[in-house]
Amino acid sequence: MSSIKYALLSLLAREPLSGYDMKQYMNGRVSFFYKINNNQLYPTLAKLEAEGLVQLESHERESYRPARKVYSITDKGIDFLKAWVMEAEEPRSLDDFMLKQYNSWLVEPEAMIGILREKRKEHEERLKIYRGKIAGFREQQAVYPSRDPLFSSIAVIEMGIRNEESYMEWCDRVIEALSRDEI
Amino acid sequence: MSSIKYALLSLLAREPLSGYDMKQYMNGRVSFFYKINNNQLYPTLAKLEAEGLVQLESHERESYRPARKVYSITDKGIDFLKAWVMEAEEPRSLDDFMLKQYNSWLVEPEAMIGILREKRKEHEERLKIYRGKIAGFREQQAVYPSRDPLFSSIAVIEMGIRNEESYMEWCDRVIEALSRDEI
DNA sequence: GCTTGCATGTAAGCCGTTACATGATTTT
DNA sequence: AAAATCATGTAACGGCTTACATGCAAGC
Repeated sequence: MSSIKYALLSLLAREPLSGYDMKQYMNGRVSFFYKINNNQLYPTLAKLEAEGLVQLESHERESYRPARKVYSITDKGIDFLKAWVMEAEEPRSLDDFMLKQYNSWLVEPEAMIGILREKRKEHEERLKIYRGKIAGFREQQAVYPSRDPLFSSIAVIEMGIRNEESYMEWCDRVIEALSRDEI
Repeated sequence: MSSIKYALLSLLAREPLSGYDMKQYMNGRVSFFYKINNNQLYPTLAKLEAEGLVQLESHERESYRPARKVYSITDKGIDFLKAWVMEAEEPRSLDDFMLKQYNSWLVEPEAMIGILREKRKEHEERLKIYRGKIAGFREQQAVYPSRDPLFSSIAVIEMGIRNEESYMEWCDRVIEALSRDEI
């Protein structure tokens, strides 16, 4: 159920890479969605190959180094990735959703627009809940001093509100770009 | 190293609760920071009790039901939680950081302001990196069609930008509230 | 009569993290 | 002389998820 296999496929959908390359991408400072370690990486790659989702493209030894194994994604792998991107099942985290979005280019724009409209709706709902919560606090008391637990509660909910708002704005922006068919 | 113990302490810092209560809070729809399951919950509570960070406040059996065990936080527990909130070590995720913020009311406002200024700076840095990345793409080509991998890359980075911006705004807002000493 | 809620807990298994292992070259 | 880089992989451990277990009462 882990998303790591999808992360690897997402990279390979763009260009053939070795395990080492993928690790560099994923653990680079400009945070990719998931960090990976060797123990996840190499067994997962082997599994993906066994399932026919990726294939070994070259296996060349540069003098002294261990042979560099470059993988590419197969057609089956592309289909598998596409199906995951489009499936209705709730992604578990923002990173999970964004990893799917990273593959939006694989999918028909109309389908993507549908997914994004759904998402937008969800975040609108949550925004309402958060706004309601703060309003409830404010009804009891206009302001809370910084050593009151409710100070912290309000601060945290306000972060939630900002997140939901920017998420919605982003959905609008991408829906619009998909409608124009360019970003 | 998990944050679950801190999540439990965060709840108990506000009011005494049973394990069952905490689970309701944490798994409720208005997402708390972490979801929890019984296998994490009960052993962790037992550990916290053994470490003297929480104590059993009541243990009453309501007729047929298993005895409801209500815990409260100890002074040692408060100190432990406070130390965690203030420690410099990088929180691993937004949820982790927000869980700390949920306990900001325990900490001296001046200390909190320092932490938030640091955070703001970090996010400013990342914002610059993201903006630079998009500018780099745009230099090569003004717009990308929706079936181009770079369409998705740009979309994802734009989400990053929005997130960093709202994070920074939020820091400013809370720093200001702490300076006024009310929210 | 079946499901849901209250309330505690345990067992098995998967997933992820940290550390270890190899080994030559290049950089400090 | 020591550390970092390239490049693959394995071992051990800990955390988290899913499922199971108990048991009564109230609602459908």
